[in-house]
Amino acid sequence: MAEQKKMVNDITSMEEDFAKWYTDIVKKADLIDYTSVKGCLVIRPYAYAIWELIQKNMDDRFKATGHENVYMPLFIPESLLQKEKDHVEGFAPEVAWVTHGGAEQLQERLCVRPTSETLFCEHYANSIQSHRDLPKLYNQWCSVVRWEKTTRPFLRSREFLWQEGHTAHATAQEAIEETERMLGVYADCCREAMNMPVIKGKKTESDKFAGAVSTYCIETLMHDGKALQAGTSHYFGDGFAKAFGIQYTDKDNQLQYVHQTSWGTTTRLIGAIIMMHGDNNGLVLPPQVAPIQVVIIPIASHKEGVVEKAEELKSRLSANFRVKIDNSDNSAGWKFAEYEMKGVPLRLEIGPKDIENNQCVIVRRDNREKAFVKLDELETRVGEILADYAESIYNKALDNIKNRTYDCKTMDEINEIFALKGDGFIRAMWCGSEECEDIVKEKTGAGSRCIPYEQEKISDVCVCCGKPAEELVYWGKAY
RNA sequence: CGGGACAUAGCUCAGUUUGGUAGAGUGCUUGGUUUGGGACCAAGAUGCCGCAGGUUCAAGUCCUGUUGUCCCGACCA
Repeated sequence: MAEQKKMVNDITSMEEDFAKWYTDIVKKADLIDYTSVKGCLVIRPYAYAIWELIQKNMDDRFKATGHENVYMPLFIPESLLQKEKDHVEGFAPEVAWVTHGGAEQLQERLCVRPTSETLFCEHYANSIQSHRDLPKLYNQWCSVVRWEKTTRPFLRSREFLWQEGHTAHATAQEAIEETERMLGVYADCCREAMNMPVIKGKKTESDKFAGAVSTYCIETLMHDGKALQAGTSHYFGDGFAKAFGIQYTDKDNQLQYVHQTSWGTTTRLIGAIIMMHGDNNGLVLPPQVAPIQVVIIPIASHKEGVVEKAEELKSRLSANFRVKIDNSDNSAGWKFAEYEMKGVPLRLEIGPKDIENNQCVIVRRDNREKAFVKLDELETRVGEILADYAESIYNKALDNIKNRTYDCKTMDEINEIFALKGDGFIRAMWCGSEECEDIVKEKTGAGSRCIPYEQEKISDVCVCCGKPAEELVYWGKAY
């Protein structure tokens, strides 16, 4: 029977309709459920387990760079939010307000935090006096609320889980170094833990965080050629310090303002992993953040010794890997499809024939390559295959980005690329004017994503106005 | 927030045109046979037809409102 039976649970083909494929997969791989609150999701155990692994990996990196975790309140008094003008203007349109406590109307309404800069600032103002109190290197894991107009699972929801780092430093230079250091930490984490290639760069003036002097970001490209911001790191200068009166006395007994940073990543990373690595059979998870790294499927488990052997292999592998054994009475074929949908990196099949030959079958999720592995070498081989798998999915994602990155000198070229090859990153020179950014966005649909660290002069003039241009910019349609 | 589509069993959907006892497939439960790519037989359970009003002898079906989901724009991690 050549034609596989079409099941109702089959996911949409990603080539045909990527958006549909994405919404299918987040439901069918058991990641989320919808709730009656618009744009707020149930993050189911499997997806939450992925998040915990991302969290752990990042948190270790934050600790290694000297940061401490703290927790600030969920509510921000309106007066506090309004202290920094740019900040409040940027966030006001999307904050949720609490107006009542019990039956009583509040004298001052409380904002549900969209981000916690203001609370950290208040705390700094109270707790920083001397240069000996600096730097303050804090991080907080929490959820924030932004009342978005349209929502999409993981990529844009009204409440989302994130991490926000907030630091205060004695000098601008130290703060700038911190901003860049944390951007690097994000990029490393993306590469090493999520096998996700990213472009490091700086946002243009119009795209900066509300209240920031400069905003840095890691941008990446999804399978369908749309760009996604995977993390940001902001340098605030002393703007917030002046608005909140955060001052310290330096070694010369002079009063100085602190220089601040903040940086954040969110559960959007789960969306990025899905859209970057996934395929027509479902999720493909990076080993470091896969809740199950190896799933053991016993074949013909009613036969003598099979279950016992499978359990034995599980206990051997559990020393180094996250392993699940599926002893349910679903058919083997059903299990294969199920764990492929969930993106489990390796499937280990063990049946009577294998036991006879002292071997097992290991199948990789990414390319379905099958390997017969001697049981004596099991732990070593699993480690090797996982390492190779991680590198493969990274390279595959990198190839996709490279293949979808185009150098353009005119807007006509941009439109031609989009028409002929579909969406992707456009590299083009920019004169620095906001007007040109707007025109490019309007005429091509591509917004400025970032001014990359790795600059290259591909032309002398701006892609839009034709005036002299110094900066290379990545442009793209974004999620 | 503007334009469009949709909401019926756990899931995918039919039924709405023309109002008249709530349907199918799949999944689930039980028993048996199976198990190396989504198995088979038999029996069984499962519904505020998104929510609130209205029209009607009678509403899943018609009308109004509302909430949620998806797509396209504007806003955004």
